[in-house]
Amino acid sequence: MSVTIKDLSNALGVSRSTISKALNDRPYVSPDTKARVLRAAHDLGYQPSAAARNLRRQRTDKIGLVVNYPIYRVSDFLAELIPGMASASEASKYNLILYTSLAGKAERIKSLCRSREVDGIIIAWPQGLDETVALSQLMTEEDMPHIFLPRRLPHADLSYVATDHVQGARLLTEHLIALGHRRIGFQRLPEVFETDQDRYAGYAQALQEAHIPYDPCLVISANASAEDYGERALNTFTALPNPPTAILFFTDPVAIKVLSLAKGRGIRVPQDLSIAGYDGVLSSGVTEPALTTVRQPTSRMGELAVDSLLRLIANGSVEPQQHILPVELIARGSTSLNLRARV
Amino acid sequence: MSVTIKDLSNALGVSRSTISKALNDRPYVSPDTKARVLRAAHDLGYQPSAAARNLRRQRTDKIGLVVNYPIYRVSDFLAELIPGMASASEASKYNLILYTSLAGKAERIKSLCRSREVDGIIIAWPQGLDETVALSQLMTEEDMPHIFLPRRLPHADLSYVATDHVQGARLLTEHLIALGHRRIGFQRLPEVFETDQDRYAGYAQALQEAHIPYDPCLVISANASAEDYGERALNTFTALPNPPTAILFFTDPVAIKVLSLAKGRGIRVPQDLSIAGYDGVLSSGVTEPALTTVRQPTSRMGELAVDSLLRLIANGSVEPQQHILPVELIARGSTSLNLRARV
DNA sequence: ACCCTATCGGAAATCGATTTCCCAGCCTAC
DNA sequence: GTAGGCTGGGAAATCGATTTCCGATAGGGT
Repeated sequence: MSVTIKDLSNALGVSRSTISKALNDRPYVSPDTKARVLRAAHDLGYQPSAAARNLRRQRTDKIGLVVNYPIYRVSDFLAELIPGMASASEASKYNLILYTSLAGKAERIKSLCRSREVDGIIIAWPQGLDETVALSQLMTEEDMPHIFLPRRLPHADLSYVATDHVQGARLLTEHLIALGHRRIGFQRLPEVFETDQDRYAGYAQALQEAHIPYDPCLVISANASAEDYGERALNTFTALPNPPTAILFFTDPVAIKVLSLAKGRGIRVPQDLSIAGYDGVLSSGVTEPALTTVRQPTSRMGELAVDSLLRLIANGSVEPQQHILPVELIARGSTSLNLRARV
Repeated sequence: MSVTIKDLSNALGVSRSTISKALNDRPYVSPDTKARVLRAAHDLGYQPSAAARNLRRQRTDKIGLVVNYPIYRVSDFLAELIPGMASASEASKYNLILYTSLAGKAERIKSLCRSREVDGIIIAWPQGLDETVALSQLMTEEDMPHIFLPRRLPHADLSYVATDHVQGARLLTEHLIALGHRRIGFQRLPEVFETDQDRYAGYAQALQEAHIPYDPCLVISANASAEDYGERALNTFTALPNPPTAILFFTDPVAIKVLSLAKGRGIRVPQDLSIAGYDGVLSSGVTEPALTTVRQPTSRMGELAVDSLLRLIANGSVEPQQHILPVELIARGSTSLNLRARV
C-alpha cells in the first residue's frame, strides 16, 4: 500500500525510532543521519499516517465547528465566519471539521468529546444561558476546550467571542437621534437570542443620554415562531396614534422586507419613515434606498475564536477567553433627517 | 483518562474482541453477552477512540472539501454549498473537513492523500482543464476518490457535479428574445472559467434558433485581472453605433453594479436597457428594479457531490460520476419588452 | 457412539506512528 | 585511571481499537 515508516526504515537500514526523531526535529540524531532520512522521506514521498499519529500523540490538530446553520441562513454569517476560521486555523496547522447536525444534542456532543476526534470545539448556535452553561460543564468534564459564538455570555467562566451588540444598537440610536428623531421604534429579537438584552440596553442607553423619555409602545417583541416579523412590526407601529419616525429592525433581511412593504403602501423611505437594519449583509447595499445598518466583523470574529480556542488548548484551561469586538455603523440612504414637524 | 475498550473488558470480564464484536454488530456473540456489553458501554459512557478506530480500519469516515473561497466570495456560494454538503454527509455518518489553503498546491494535495486523513475529496476551485486532469491523475494514483465542482469538465474520466450553464445562458437569451430584443449584449467570463464556453454556447444557440444574426460587437471578453468588468462593458456597449437593447452579465454583483451605474447616467432600466445577471444571489431580489437572473441549485449541488463521492468511495472507482443540474430562470423587473423601435 | 458443524469467546496480531528505555562509545574532569 | 555525563541509535512498549485465528462446547445426523 502506501509507504510507511517501516519502509523508510528498511530502505535506509535505520531504526524506526531514529526515523521518527529525524522527521520530528528531536535531538540525538546526527546531522548526517537526519539529512539522509529527510532525503529518503522526500524521495519516497513519505507522509505519516494521520490516524497512527493521532493515536500515539493523543491529539488530532483538528478543531470542531458545531453550527446550527438554519438560524443564520438569513445572513452571510456562515459564508464569512467559515473562511475566517479556516484561514486562522490552517495558519496554525489545524483544520476545521464541520458538525451541523449536533445542534441541541448534548448527548452527541458528549460522544464527540469522548471520541477525541477534535482537540477543541467552537460552538455557534443560539440557546439559553442555562443550556449553555450546562453544555460548557459537560465539555469541561470531558476535558474538551471550547468556545462559544457569537454572543456575549454573562458568566465569568465561559469562553466566548462576540460582537458588541450594546454598541451596535447604541450607534444606530444615536445616529437617528442626531438626525432629529425622537420617536424611534425598536423591534426586539425573539427571546432565544441572548443578544437581545444587549441591543435593547444600547437602545435604552442612547435614549436616556439624550433625555428622550422611554415609551413602551415603541418597543415590540418578535415572536420566534412567526416569520413575518417585519410586517407585524410595521402594522403595529403605523397603527399607533403617534407613530415612530424611525424604526430599528433586528436584522437586514427583515428591514429590507419592510422597505419594499413600505414602498407598496406609499410610505416614502426615508422622508416619511427612516429604517435601519443590522448585520451589513451584501443586499443591504443595493436596495433603493440603501439600508442604514451595523456591520459586524464576522470574519475577524472567526479568526479570534480560533486563536482563543488554540490558546485554551495550549494552556490547558487557564482563565476563560472573553472577547467583544467593536462594530461599525454604516449610515446610508434609508435614514435621514426627521422631516416631520417636531411634536 | 477516558474509558477504553480495555476498561470495559475488565469491568465485564469479557475479552476485548468480544466487546468489539458486540458493539459492531458482528455475529458469534450471544444475545445475552451482547446485551451486557451494550449496557455497560452505555453506563460507562464508552465511546471508541476515533484515532484507534481509523488506524485499524484504514478509513476515517471523513470527506475533505478543498475550496479556494475568495473566488466565490462574490456570491453566496459557500454559504449554500457547505450546508448542503454537510447535511448530506452527516446523513451518511461522514463529516466534512475544510481545506482552504490547498488551492493550487498539488504537492500539498498529494500529502493530504497520503496522510489518509480523509476517505475522499471534493475539490471546488476554478482552474484550467489541463491542471484539473493532472490533479485528478495525481489523486487517482494515490487511490483517493475525488470529485470536482462546480463545472462540467469535457473529459470522460473525470467525476464532477455541475449546473447547466448552457441551459442557463440559453434561458436568459430566449427570455430576452421573447421580449422582442434582437441586439443582446453578452459579456464573457474571464478565461479561467471553464463555464464560459458553456454559457457562450447557450447564448449562441438561442440566437441561432431565433434566426438572429450573430454580431461580434455584442460579445466582449472580461479581463480576469481587471475588477471593473461592469463599467467597461457598459462603456463599450453604449459607445456602439447600434448599441444592444439588453445585456447579459456573467454574475449578479456585476449586473447590480451596472444597474446603479446606469441609473447614475440617466439610462432607465428596463425601459432603455434590459439587464440580467447570473446566480440568483439574495441581493438580486432587492434591487430597484429587481434583477432578472438564473438561479443555480447550489445546495442541491453540494448534496449531490457528496452522494456521488460516497458512491465512488463505496464502489472503489467504477465509472466516473458526472452530473449536470438544471437551472431556473428568474424573470424580474430589470428585463422588459423592447420598447425601442424595431430597427 | 461418533463425527461434523455451527456458535461463542479468547489470545494474539495488526494498523503505523511516537516515546521510553537502554546500551555503547566518547569525552571530560578529578 | 576511573567515574560521570553526553550523544547517537536501536529494541520494545505504547496508543486503542479491529480482525484473524483457534479452541471449546453444544447440537444434529448417521
